[in-house]
Amino acid sequence: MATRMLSSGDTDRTAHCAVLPESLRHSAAASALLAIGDYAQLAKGEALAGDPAQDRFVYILSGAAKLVAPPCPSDESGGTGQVLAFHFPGDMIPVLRPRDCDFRLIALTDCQVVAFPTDRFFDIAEGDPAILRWVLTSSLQALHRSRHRMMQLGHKSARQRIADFLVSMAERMSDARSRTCRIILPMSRRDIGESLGLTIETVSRQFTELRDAGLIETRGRSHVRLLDVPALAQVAGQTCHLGSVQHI
Amino acid sequence: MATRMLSSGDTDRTAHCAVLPESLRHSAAASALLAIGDYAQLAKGEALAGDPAQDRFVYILSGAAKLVAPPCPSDESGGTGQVLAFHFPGDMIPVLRPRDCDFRLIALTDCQVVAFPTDRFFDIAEGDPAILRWVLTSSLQALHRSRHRMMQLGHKSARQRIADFLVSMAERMSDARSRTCRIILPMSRRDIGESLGLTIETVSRQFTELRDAGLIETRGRSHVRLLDVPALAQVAGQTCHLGSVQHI
DNA sequence: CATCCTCATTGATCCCGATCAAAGACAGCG
DNA sequence: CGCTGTCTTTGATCGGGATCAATGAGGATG
Repeated sequence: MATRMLSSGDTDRTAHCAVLPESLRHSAAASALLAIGDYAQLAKGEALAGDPAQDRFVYILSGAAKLVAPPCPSDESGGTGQVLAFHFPGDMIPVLRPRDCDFRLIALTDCQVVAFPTDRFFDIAEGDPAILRWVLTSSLQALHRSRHRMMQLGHKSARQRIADFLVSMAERMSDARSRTCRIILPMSRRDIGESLGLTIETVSRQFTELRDAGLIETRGRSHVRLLDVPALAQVAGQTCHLGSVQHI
Repeated sequence: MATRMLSSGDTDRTAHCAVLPESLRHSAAASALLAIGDYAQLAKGEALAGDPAQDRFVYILSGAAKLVAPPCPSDESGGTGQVLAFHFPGDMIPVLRPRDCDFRLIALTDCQVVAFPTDRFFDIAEGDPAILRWVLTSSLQALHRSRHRMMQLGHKSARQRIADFLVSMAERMSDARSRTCRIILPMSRRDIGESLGLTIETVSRQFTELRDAGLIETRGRSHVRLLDVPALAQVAGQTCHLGSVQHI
């Protein structure tokens, strides 16, 4: 669980080239940003070291990661704590300093990230409103996803949560908008459970039941084929129970 | 549930004066912003009309409001749907256009709000980085609260959720950091339940049990006196708050 | 004041998902 | 290959909170 940081002067061009969306990469401010980023390569399971001195933005270049809240001291189920969000390449993630709130970013697969201290980021980004706007938009998207997740945790059944999880993963990972699609889950059942407020046993049972219902197929631990995305979305959205159609 | 909008040309000075934090109010951009805001007075229970044409930022001048997600079509328990957040004066709330996501802002008490179309807001705010920065900070705060709430909904008991709710309301509404404090809840038991993923019965039972435990006193429907804030925080699970200094 | 209506409290019962327990599946490695 | 540890699946039981049902408490209005 050690953390390896590459210096700002790292010359990995492939990383540098993908730091910002294409449209934002050609300004003086963008160049300045690329210079202050801390580039890091995280191995699967590694946590990004939270900088106690300051809040940061972390940009994901490649791989996948989870943002986790620390488990309560009492709880020792072996997990890493509540998973607040999963993140993929292109995501810009606000990570507060540990003092204010100890959320950690943990790699689900080997991945490359860039961390920007928010203060210096702002100082530079102020020279390029397009970048500020982009960051704000990213944050609003994150807020939107967070609220959507809250809605689920609030009053959705296990079945609904799993169905919605699968659909939203499909939306983020495969660009196909077809009726069926194949996804490879980079996270464990435990991660899924901790992000949805369910136990691994319940997650597993729901996968089984969705398979029995003909909505998904699974191969190995992480390959899932969604056989009927609209139907899954339906399950995620409405039905408060499974088969029974009671309250019209 | 109608909505009354005041024109941009409205001359209510008290409203204008409080639109932005003192420190941001003295720039050309700030003046321009004040001019494009749509000022509205909402009566208790009224919803802010979502503008189908564009996303907006809504700033609360006075009163209190809740941000709600629409209830699932099937569910008809009489509620307004999942409460995503409560908001108070000084909060800047991103509200997406109904087409993308039908979240509505509903007044808990009579309240005054100002709505800014995000596009025009950005165009103007780009001239004043301090304002952009302030909006971004607000959004990050909202994201942080949303994640904190998610953590609760994820795996906290009814007791813990209610205790945390009371403590966080105390933090936001009373500036006292004393052991005891008095708060007046502008929201109903139903609102509380819908924001915490609990039923009104459970909320009521938890209030009763906290009263029996000597942690709170209640008078009428909305007056609550917290008799031992630290103890309540303890009950809540003492996760992300100040006291604990663990990892170095 | 009496009436109406919404909101809040209390009680009884039920069910979904947590918990406890054990047996597979899969990967890494000698 | 067999061994080992982790992850996943399946089964059995239990409990917290939802649900159903009824009563009580405010708050408005005439």
